Amino acid sequence: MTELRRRVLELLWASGRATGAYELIEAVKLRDSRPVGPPTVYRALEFLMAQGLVSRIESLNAYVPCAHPERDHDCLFFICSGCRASVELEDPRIGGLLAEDAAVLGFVATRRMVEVQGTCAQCAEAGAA
Amino acid sequence: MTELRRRVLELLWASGRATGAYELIEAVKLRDSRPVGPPTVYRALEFLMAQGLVSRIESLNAYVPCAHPERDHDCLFFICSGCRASVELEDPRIGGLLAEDAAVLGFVATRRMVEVQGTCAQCAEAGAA
DNA sequence: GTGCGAAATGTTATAATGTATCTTTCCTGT
DNA sequence: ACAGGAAAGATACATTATAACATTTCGCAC
Repeated sequence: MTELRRRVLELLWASGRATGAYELIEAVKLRDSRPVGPPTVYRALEFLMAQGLVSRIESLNAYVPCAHPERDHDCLFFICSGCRASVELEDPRIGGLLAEDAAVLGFVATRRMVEVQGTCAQCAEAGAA
Repeated sequence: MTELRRRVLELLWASGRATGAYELIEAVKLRDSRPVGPPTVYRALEFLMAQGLVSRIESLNAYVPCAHPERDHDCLFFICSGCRASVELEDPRIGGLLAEDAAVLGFVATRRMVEVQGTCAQCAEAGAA
């Protein structure tokens, strides 16, 4: 874990929502008052994802810190279209069903992505979304 | 359903695998021997997705024809990293669990995306992947 | 300390994917 | 024929991601 990688992870935690790579680039530039190229941040993200500290939200081209990096997790995300907040849930039953379906197909799974888009409780209460 | 939309759908069926928008653009150009801009194909894809005839594979930035356009389906995909083929499955149990989890969170779901990457039976048998 | 090698980062350019905007075409109802 | 509207064409541009190569940093053997 290096300075830069920690910085990117902190920014993700601080953001509180799914954050695009170019937003992170701007944020790092701002915080360190120096130019930062895309590869720099993309490499940091790649590392953090390999460590299980960050996940990519495919449907948003964005990144979120993982809730439970210590455990192997299911990458099950509920993403609010209103505030772009993402809630990560663990539901081993889903992984179980997917494994079962994969087995039926003779399919060897290496990565699972489950993303549910919609409106979170706060935004639903607030009205629009 | 117009000429162009039908053409894009045919190309997707013919391809037999997840196909990128720019591949489709090239294919339409080739088949019709005329220039075709990105918006043209993207609009056709947007229409086909709205009709439930095509789904987007978020993790590949690619598109596949839907196996069961007639029924409301779960968008559950198994995608082979080897041959980029995608198998669409219906498993109502997964939708059920996701609905259950969403309810616990007070989350109103509008769209579900379930994508499993890995190696299909043929590619596993063939060796590499 | 010095030099070496590996890993990380910096720098530049470019690829790949997707949209905004305006114009044109073509069908349809009157 | 003519007006209205949906679809498609055309151009430019925005966003996201990677390739290729140079430089820095830092541990480590000597």
